[in-house]
Amino acid sequence: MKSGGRPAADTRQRLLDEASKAFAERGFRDTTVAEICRRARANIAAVNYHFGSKEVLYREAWLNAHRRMIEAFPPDGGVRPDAPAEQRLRGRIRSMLQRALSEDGLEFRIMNHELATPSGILGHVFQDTIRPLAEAMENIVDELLGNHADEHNVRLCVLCIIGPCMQVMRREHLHKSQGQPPWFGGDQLETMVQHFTTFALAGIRAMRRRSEREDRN
Amino acid sequence: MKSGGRPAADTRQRLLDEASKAFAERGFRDTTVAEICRRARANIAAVNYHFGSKEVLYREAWLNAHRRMIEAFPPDGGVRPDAPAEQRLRGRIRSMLQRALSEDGLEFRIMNHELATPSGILGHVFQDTIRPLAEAMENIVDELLGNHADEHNVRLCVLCIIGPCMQVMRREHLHKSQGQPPWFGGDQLETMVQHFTTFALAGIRAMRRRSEREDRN
DNA sequence: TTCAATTTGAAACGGCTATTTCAATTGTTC
DNA sequence: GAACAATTGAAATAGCCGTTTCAAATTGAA
Repeated sequence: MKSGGRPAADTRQRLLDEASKAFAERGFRDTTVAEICRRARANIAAVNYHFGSKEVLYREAWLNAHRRMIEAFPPDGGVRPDAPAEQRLRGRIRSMLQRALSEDGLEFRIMNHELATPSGILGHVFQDTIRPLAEAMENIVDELLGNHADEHNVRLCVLCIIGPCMQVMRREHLHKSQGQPPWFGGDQLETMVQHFTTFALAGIRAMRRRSEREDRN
Repeated sequence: MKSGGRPAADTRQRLLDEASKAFAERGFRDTTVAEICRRARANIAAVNYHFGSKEVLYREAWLNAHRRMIEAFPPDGGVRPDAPAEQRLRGRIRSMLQRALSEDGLEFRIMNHELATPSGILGHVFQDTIRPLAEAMENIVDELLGNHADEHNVRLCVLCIIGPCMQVMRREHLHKSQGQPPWFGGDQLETMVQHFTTFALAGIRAMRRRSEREDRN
């Protein structure tokens, strides 16, 4: 018998895992507590017993997925901080794509829902976890632009780097939720990393040339 | 008195407009019929009387927003079909940004929700309205790549062009739904068009050079 | 004015869902 | 093994929401 008694860490973890998947597929509101419990083979009351509310479970599920992804794919992509900026950019792009495409990309897919339909529940959590990553990217771009670009320019370049990665993730999410085979297999990861990095570096260099040309006038 | 009698085209249109706004803010499921009716100063039964169901209203609301945007900002950005590919790309980017940022960007914001949480309701509508726009973009990129790039290459480049535009829209959406001032004012449209176009063209040229270099080997 | 069709208003219905309640069960401790 | 706390199971509760119903109001035509 697996029911009853003390070892509830088991049930709790199953709830977390199944909640992550369900929230990634359907978002916060479209996911029912009943379905999570059914998939985790737990009773309907388990969520409120172990987490207190659906909202807390939502937060914990995202943190769980996020921490797991960060651990499996460090944000710097394994590139050391003293490497050239080009290499660090490539590492960051690889890390993003890995986290977005690996197995189920739970972290990114939950974030995708949250950005489209802000429940407000993850606002503070994002502030603590996502913001630093965005700032690291801004620093790399700032360096590649020659450390004298204005804030808007840097932000627009970062948009041009992150945007495509997010778009790929959304494409995958759409295909999955329609039962179609994935658009890009995991074996094409390096192709995509190479493409996005080349594309981004060329764009940034063009922007740098343009601003330097303007500075001379 | 504005109530009762024939001139229901009035109520119907008010429902459409308010539904577009509400669906853009909160998506299909998080928007209640009651709220739409309240904002449109109509009775709770008005939606089912005029449209039959919430789903039909959803479809009609998006088509309404889409048609309005296409009319106000033609997809080619006012650039003629015989213009150089660079100009046509700039036109398409401008059109996307205009539609994403203008007044409330209803069309894009509804689409954003639908991509994150596919209700399936708009699937066929997207097939008819969005697909042709994506294909037009692919043709331009194919031309810029020298008409001999493989399909994957073209698609990845298109991702690198559309991705940033979508990302800007999502940023705006997030800021609006949090009551914050917009990230980029409408007066900075041309700055963004210029930035994204320069970035994209540089990226595409880099990809073209790379594939030509590979062809020689 | 009268009549029929259209539109609106108010209330009720039925289904779904998060949460609560409480008894039953299991593991731990003494 | 007895007492206690932790956990689970099943049912009930309370609230929300899309839809339906039907009477009342309004309009245009006869």
